[in-house]
Amino acid sequence: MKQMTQRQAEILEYLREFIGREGFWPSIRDVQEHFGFRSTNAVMGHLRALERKGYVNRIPGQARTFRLLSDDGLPAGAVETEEIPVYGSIAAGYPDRIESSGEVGRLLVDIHTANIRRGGKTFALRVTGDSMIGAGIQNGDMVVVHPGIPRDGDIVAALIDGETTLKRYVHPRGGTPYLKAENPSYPELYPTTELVIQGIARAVIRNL
Amino acid sequence: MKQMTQRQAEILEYLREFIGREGFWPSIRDVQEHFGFRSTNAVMGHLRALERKGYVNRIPGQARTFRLLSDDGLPAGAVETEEIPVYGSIAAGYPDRIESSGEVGRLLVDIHTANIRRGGKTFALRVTGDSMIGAGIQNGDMVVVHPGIPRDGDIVAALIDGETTLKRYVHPRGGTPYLKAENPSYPELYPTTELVIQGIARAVIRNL
DNA sequence: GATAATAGTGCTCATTTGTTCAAAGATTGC
DNA sequence: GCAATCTTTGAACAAATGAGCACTATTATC
Repeated sequence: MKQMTQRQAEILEYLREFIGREGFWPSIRDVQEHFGFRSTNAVMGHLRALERKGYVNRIPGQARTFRLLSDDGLPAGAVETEEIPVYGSIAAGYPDRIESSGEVGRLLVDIHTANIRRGGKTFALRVTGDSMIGAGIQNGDMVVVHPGIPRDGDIVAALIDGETTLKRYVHPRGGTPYLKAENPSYPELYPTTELVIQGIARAVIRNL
Repeated sequence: MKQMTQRQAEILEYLREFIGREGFWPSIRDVQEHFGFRSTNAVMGHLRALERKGYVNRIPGQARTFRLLSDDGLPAGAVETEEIPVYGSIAAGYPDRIESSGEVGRLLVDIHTANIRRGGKTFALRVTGDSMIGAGIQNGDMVVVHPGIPRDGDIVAALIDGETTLKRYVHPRGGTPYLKAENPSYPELYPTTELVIQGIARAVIRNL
C-alpha cells in the first residue's frame, strides 16, 4: 500500500473523527466545509487518491457510503473497535452536575471488551465518590455508558432533579422508578420533578 | 418510551443489520427494496414512528444519517491498541491452578485505557471467586496482568505453593512477603515453599 | 361507533450529493 | 528541465434521496 500524503491523512482522520462523533459518514460537502475548500473537487481529488492507495472504499454515486480499509499505522473497520469520548466525571455519591467542559479524553476498546454495540453514542465518565462501592465501582473508576432504556437493576447515569449521578435504577412493578446507591450510607433517591436516564453503564474499567 | 410494533422492530433490526454489514446506513430506498414495498412512503411512515417513539434519530433532509438511540454502536478505529490474550480464569478465592488450556479469547484495548506498555507479555484472566471483593474485583471480572516485580500493596497473580491466585501482595519491611485477600472471610496466605509472582494486575474490566 | 394509530400504494418534487470537465500553481523525482 | 503527482478553484449536471400529498385498509382504543 502506498504512502499517503499529509493532506490525505488529514482527510482520512476527519472521516474517522466524523463517523465516531456523528455515527454516520460525512458528505463530500461536509468535508469541503470542514477544510474550507472552495470546491468539492478538492475533496474528490483526495478521496480518489485515498481510494487508489487502498485506504478508503466507497459505493460510486451513493451518498455517505464510506468504508475504511486501513491497516497502516491504525486499525479499522475489520476489528470492531470503538473510540469512546470521556466527558469528565460523574458523582457516585450525592447528585452533582457532570463536571465537564466537553471531551476530556478518549478510551479505545473493542466492542466485545466494553460490552457495547455499534451505532449509538457511547461515552465514558470517571467516577467520583463511593456510593456504588457495593457494586464494585470505586472512586476513580471509568464507566462506559451507552444511551438506552434501562431495566430494573441496571446501573445508570441519571439526571435526577437537575443533577447527575451514577446509581442503580430500580423500577418496581407498577411503581415509580427511583435510584438506589450501593452503599448503606447513602439514601435512596426519589425524583421530585424529573428523572432522565442519560445512559446505562455497560462496563467498568479501572487502572490499578 | 413507547412500545414499538412488530413491523417497526423489523425495520429497526434491518437498520442495525445493514450498518453492521455494510458499515454505512441504508437509504430509504434500500429499506424499501429489502421489504418489497411499492412505495418509499411505507418506509417513511415507519421511520417517523420510530423517531417519534425515540428509537431512531436522523438529520432531516440528509441522506443516510441515522442514529440508533436505544440499543446500538458504531465503527471507527484509532490509536495504540494492544491485543491481549485471555488465558482462562484465576481464582480470587482459594488458590487453584489456572484453569486454562492456552488462550481462550482476546481483549483489545488501547494501552492507555488498560494501563499497559506495548510489546510486553501482557495477558488477561477472568476472575473466579470473591476474595478480592474489598478491592472492587468481583467474580467474573477480567484482570489485565503484566509481568513485573510487585511492590507492597500491588494486586498480583501469584503462584503460591504450586497453585495460582489473585491477591494483594504485602511485603512488610524486613519481613517475608505474603498474600492478603480483600475479604475478611479469607485468611492471609503465607508461602510454605514458594511464592512466584506471575504478574501485576494493571487494570480491571467488568461488563455489566 | 368514532378516533386514532398502523400499514400501505402511487405519484411528484426539491434538495442533497456525487461526479465530471477545464484549468492552474506547487512540489517532487528523475 | 520535465513529467508526474498533489492541491485547489470554478461551474454545471445528473443521479440519488428524503419528503409531501392524496387515498385506501386494517387494527386497536376509548
